[in-house]
This record gives sequence, C-alpha cells and structure tokens, in this order.
Amino acid sequence: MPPRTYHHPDPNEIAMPRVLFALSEPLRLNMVRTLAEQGETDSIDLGPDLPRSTLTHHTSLLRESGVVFVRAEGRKCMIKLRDEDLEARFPGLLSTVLNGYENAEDDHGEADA
Amino acid sequence: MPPRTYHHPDPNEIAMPRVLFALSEPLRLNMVRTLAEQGETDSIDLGPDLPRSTLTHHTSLLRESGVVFVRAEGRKCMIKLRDEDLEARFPGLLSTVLNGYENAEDDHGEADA
DNA sequence: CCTATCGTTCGACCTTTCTCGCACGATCAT
DNA sequence: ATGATCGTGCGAGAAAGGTCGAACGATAGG
Repeated sequence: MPPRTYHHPDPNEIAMPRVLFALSEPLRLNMVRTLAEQGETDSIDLGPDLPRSTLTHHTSLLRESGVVFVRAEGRKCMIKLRDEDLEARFPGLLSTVLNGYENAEDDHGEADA
Repeated sequence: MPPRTYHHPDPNEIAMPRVLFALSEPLRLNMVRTLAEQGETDSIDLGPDLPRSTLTHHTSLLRESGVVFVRAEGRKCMIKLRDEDLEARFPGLLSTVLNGYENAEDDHGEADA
C-alpha cells in the first residue's frame, strides 16, 4: 500500500478567487504565515490545539486551492508553501498579503498622530 | 429626510481576511475590476443582469469590508474603489490581485511550450 | 505482536453566505 | 399628482463552509 498521496492542482489551474478564499480565513491565514516563516512544517505544528479532523479540513482546502504542497512522511504529513508556483502565477500576491496582514494586525482602535 | 447614508469602516479598521473574502467571489472580483478600470461607476453598471437585491447584497459586502465607497446620487448610487485607503493599509494588494486575476484568466487548460 | 500515535474519512450539527421575490420610500419626469 | 425607476430591507429557501467526535488504516517503537 503506497503511502498517502495527495492531489495538487497544476500551476495554471490555480485560480485567484479560490486562493483568496483560502486566505480569507484567519485560521488558514495564520497557517500560511507560519509556513512563510518556517518553511516546510509538520502539519500538527500548524494547529496544535485543533482537533485533527479540523486541521485536515483546513490543510486540504489550502492544498486544493493550490496554496500549499502536502507530503506524507511516516505517520505525519509535512506542509510547505507553493511559493514559487504562486509567484509565477500571481506575482507578488503572497508577500503582499502577508506583509499587509503583519503590519495591520496591531492597529484596530488606536489610530492617532 | 436626508438622502441615504452608508457606513464605511475607518481605514485602520479594514481587516485583511475580510478584504480577501470580499475579493474571493468572482462576481465581486469582477465588480472590483470594473471599478479599477472605470473609476466611480453607477452601481447598476456593475451588474446589469443581476436582481437588484442581489446587487445590493454584494455592494454592501464590498462596502462593509472597506473595499469600496458608496454614495447616493439621486435615485442611483455611485460606487468607487477605496484605492488610496487600501494602498495605505495593504500596500500593493489591490493591484497585485487585479493584475494576477487579469493575467491568469485566460489560461486554464492550455499549458504548453 | 501489541499499543500508541497520526492523518483521513464520514456523518451530524450549526452558522454563514447566496439568491431572489416582494413591498416600501425616495427620486425624477411628465 | 401620476407613474416609472432605483436602492433597500425583509424573509424564505438553498447552498456552502466550519467544527468536531468516532471509527478506520497506516506507521513507528517496544
């Protein structure tokens, strides 16, 4: 029995609305931020406090939208950003989203000076 | 009776996940593309074939997420992108999304050469 | 072999979103 | 005033998404 395999969309099948939707969920956006910082990451480190089935749900959605690549490794599974594919398809998108998210996270009520 | 008024989030209240969600719907993404091309636009030109209540639903969602500014003008209402606010909050986001959407719209099956 | 661990699938439940018809107030032209 | 047009709010129905527990197969280690 071959280890678990995963379907990934071809680079030219990655669709903008799907990617934006995948990134529109705070949980998933934080997962992507972690992946951008740490590179390939054990899936469980992306949501240590989440039920396993919930974690699978979100990683699958990220995978099917073309945002991440998933690879089985023994019992666990390793996740990494498809940053090159995304950069080729939607230049600048990923870094723009992550930069904007980072910078805007802290100011919600305190606008001044 | 004052003409219709609309609530718009302050620039620093514009949240990345909400914006991404607003742009993740093909209908709304096309509306935004039209607004980027044409500037301020009569709302009905953003979806001539849609039921009015459906159109209101999408323009309200775009407004409440901070993507567009809505202004009553007589019977109609005029919509324009909040491109300056968005640029200040999430630099490069809007143009990156629209550029990527434009470029990737035509190739889905024909990857070659 | 036995057991613990991990990811996946399924099913259930709830929430959110989408679509649309309809009635209403406001606006404009005649 | 009359009638047409526009946007909005409401409500219902359908569809999609999120959360999670339970059962299962696969893997790793003793």
